[in-house]
Amino acid sequence: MDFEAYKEIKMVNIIKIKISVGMNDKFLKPYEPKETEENIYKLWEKSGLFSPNKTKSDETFSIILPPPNVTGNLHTGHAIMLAIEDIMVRYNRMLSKKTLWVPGTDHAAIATQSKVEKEIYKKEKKNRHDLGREEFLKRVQKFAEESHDTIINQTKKMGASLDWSREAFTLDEKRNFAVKTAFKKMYDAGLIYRGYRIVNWCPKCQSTLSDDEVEHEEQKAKFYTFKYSSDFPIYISTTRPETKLGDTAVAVNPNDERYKKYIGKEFEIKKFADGPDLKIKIIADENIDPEFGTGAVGITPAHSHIDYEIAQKNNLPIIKVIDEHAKTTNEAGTEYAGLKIKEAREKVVEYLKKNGLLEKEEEIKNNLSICYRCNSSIEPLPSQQWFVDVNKKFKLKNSKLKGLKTGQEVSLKEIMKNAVESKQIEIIPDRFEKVYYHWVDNLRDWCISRQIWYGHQIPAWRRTQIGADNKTQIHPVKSSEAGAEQFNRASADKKENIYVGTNPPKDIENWLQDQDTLDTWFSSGLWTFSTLGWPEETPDLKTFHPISVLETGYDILFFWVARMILMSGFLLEDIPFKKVYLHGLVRDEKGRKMSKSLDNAVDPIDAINKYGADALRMAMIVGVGPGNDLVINDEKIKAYKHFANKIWNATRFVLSNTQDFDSHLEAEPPSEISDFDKKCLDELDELKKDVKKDMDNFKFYLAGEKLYHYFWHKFADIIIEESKNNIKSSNPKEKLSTQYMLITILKTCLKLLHPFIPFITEEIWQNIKNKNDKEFLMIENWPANQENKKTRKQ
RNA sequence: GGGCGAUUAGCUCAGUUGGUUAGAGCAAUUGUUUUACACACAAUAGGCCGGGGGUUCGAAUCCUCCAUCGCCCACCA
Repeated sequence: MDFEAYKEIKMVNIIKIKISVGMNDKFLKPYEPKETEENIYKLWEKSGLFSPNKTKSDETFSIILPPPNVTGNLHTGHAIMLAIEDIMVRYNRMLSKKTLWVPGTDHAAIATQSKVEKEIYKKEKKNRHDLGREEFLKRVQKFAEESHDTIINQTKKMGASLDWSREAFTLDEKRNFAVKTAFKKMYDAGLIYRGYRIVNWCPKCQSTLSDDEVEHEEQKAKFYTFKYSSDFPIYISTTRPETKLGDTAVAVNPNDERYKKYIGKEFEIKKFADGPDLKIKIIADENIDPEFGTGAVGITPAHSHIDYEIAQKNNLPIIKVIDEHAKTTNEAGTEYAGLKIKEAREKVVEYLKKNGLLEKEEEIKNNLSICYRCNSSIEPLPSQQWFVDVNKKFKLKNSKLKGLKTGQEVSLKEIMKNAVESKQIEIIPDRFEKVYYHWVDNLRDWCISRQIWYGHQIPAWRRTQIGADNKTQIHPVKSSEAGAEQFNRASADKKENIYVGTNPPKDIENWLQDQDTLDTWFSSGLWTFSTLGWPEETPDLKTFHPISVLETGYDILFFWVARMILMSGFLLEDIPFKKVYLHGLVRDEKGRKMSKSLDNAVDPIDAINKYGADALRMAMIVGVGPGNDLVINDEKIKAYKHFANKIWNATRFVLSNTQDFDSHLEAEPPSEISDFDKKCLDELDELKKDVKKDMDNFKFYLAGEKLYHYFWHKFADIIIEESKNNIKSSNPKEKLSTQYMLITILKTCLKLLHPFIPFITEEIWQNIKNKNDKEFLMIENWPANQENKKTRKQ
C-alpha cells in the first residue's frame, strides 16, 4: 500500500478515536510549532513569571545575557547562547530558586558605527564628517533602535525566559552613568592614565584598537638586508624599509663577538635615503637573537611595540615618521613628507640599491597585523591616548576576593589571575583556565580611547584657556587636529589641566570634553553589575551579584570575560560571576566561523519557522559539550522536530487511555501496582537521578540525549507498547495501575524536558494539567527522587 | 616558536570517573497496516575507535611517541 492510501485509512481511525473519547481536536493532528510557540510565549510573558520578584526563596540563581550587538540580526551563535542559558534558567526556576535572567543589547561602538557609515555612503555617497557628529549620531541611533527591536523579537522566538522588565542597553542613561563613575574611580586611583604611547592604529577606521582587536594574517613579504650608509659598520634587515627613516638605534646581543666593539657608539647618517639625518646608537639587548638575520636589529621606536619597549629602556628618542593616514610625516624629511607607505618604501629601496647599500632582497613569510573589523593593515604608531594600567598597585578597601585581604596592595593583573587561581571563579571547560592565565601574564596596558563618535564619550575635560587674559590656549580644540600631538606631548596634560567627573566642570566655558569615546568593552566590562543598578546600591545588586554563571562563547574570553573580572575586581572588590560556561562556535558546513563579513551566517529564524524553536534548541544542545564547536545541520534540526511530534503522539495515546482516570490519584499511587509498572517507575527514578546529576554538572548535552533516548526508545517504543494489553484489561486494578504509570511518566518527562523544549511541553501541560498542578509547567517543581515515597511498594 | 583541541559507521557527531556484545541522528537495504505516531514501527547492513609502543585482569577512554587537520597566543627585527 502506498502512503496516501495508508493516510486515508488513518484519518478514519482518528475520527473514530475522536468520537470515542471526545479528546481535544488539537491532539488529532501532528504537532505544529508555528501555531503554538507564539501564543505560549505571550502567555508566559503575561504571567509575569519571568521575573523573580514573586519568588520567595533564599536561594538565588542569576544570569546576565551577553548583550547581542545592535548591528543587525540574531545569528546561530546567539541561538546556541540563548538555548543553553534558557536551559539553565528554566532548570533553576523549577528548582524553586529566585531566578533572574537579565536581557540587554550592546551598542558595539565601532562595529555599529562602521556598519552605518557604510550604509550611508552606499546610499548618499556621504561620510560621517559630511553629516557632522550630531546628525551622524542620530542616524546611528535610529539604526540601533531598529536593530534592537529585531533582535528582541528574535530572542523571544527562541523561547528565552528573560525578565524584560529589567532590560538594559550598554549605552542607555543608567549604563552611561555607571561608565562615567567607573572611569572616575579608576582615574582617581591612578589606574586610568593618559599617555603618549605606541598604539595599534587602523588608518581606515581612523581609530586605535586594543591588542585583542588586532588579528594576524600570514603573507609573503620582501626582506631587505642593508646598511644605513657606506661607512656604517653593521647590516640590518627589515620588511619595512620606510620605517627606517625613524630609526634611532641598532640593537645587538651583548654577547655577540662581531658587534661587541660597537656597543655604546653613536653614528650620524646624513640624509639617509635622501631623507632625514639619523643618529644611530648601538645598544645591547638580551632579547636579540644573534642567529636570526644579521643578528642586528634596526630600532624604530615609533612604529614597533618591541622597539618601543627597547627605546624606553635605553632612553632613545621616538621619531614618528608615519601618521594616522598611513602617510610619511615631516619628520621623515621634506623629500618624504606626505608620501603613501608604498611610495616611501619604493623610494628608500631605490636609494639603497643605487648607493650599493642593499645586500640582499629575499622573499619570506611573515604575519601582517590587520584590523579585526575592516581587515586593513594596522600601523603601530605613537599617540596620546587613555590607558588602563594593569600593573599599578592599589589598596583594597573592602575585599570580597578570595585570598586577597582588605588593606593589601594589588594590581588589576593580580586580581584577574587570582580570581581563577583561587577557584573563586571556575571556568567550564577547565582547559580554558590555562589559556586565560597565559593571556593575563602577557597583558599590557589596555588602550581604551577610540576616535569614533558612537559610544560613551570620555568623561574627561581639558582646560582650553588659562591665565589672566584667558587667551592663552593650552590645548587645541580637538585631539585629532594637526598640532595636537605636540601640545599634548609637550606637557599640557598636567593634572591641573584635566578634569574627570561624572558631571561637566562648573566653569564649562574654559573646558572642552575629550572628543574620543571609550572602547566598547569598557562598558561591557561593567555588565554584570551595571545591569543590576550599580553604582546605586540596589536590592538587585545585593541579591543577585555576583551572578551564578556567565555563559558565553569562548571567542570572547579575553575581550569580555577577563575585562569583567578586571572591572568587578576593582570597582566592587569582588568577582563578577562564580562560574564561566563557555560554549563553542557554530560553524558552517566548511567549518568556517559564521560571521557577517563572510556572509555565511545561517538565520536561526528560518530554522524556527521550518521546524520550531524547540527543535532548533534541542539540535544545538544534544551532543555538543562545552567549548566544542558545532556544525549546524538541517537534518539534525528536522530530527528533533520529529521528536516533538513523538511527544505529541505519545500524549495523545496517554490521553485517550486515561480519560476515566481520577486525577486525585496522581498524587498517591494506587494500592496495587503491577510488577511491570513498578519496574517502569523505578527506571523513571533512575532517569531523574541521572538527569539531575548531569544538569548540576552543566552536562546539558548528556541530559538532553538521555531524555530523548528515554522518551522515544523506552517510553514510546517499549512501555507504551507493553501497556496496550493492560490498559484494556478487564481487571480494574490492573488498568488503574497502568494508567497511573503512564500519566506519571508522561508528566515527569514533560517536566524534565521543559528546560530543553519549553514550548511543546508547556502546550501539552496547558491541556492536561489538573487542579493539583501549577498553572504553568514553567514553575512546576523539578521532579525529585522518590526516596521518601517508599510506600508505593506493595 | 608556545599552547589547546580534534581524528569513532557513508555523512555530522556522542561515548561521564577505564568495565559486558562501541552508540545517536541522517543516509542505505528489506519488510510492515498494527486503534498514539508514515514526522511511524520492525529488522538488516555498515566500525583493526588516525598509527606505533606502553600501563592494566581489562583501554575508544590512562601514559608515551608519531601523523594529519583545525584553533588560539606570540612575532624573527
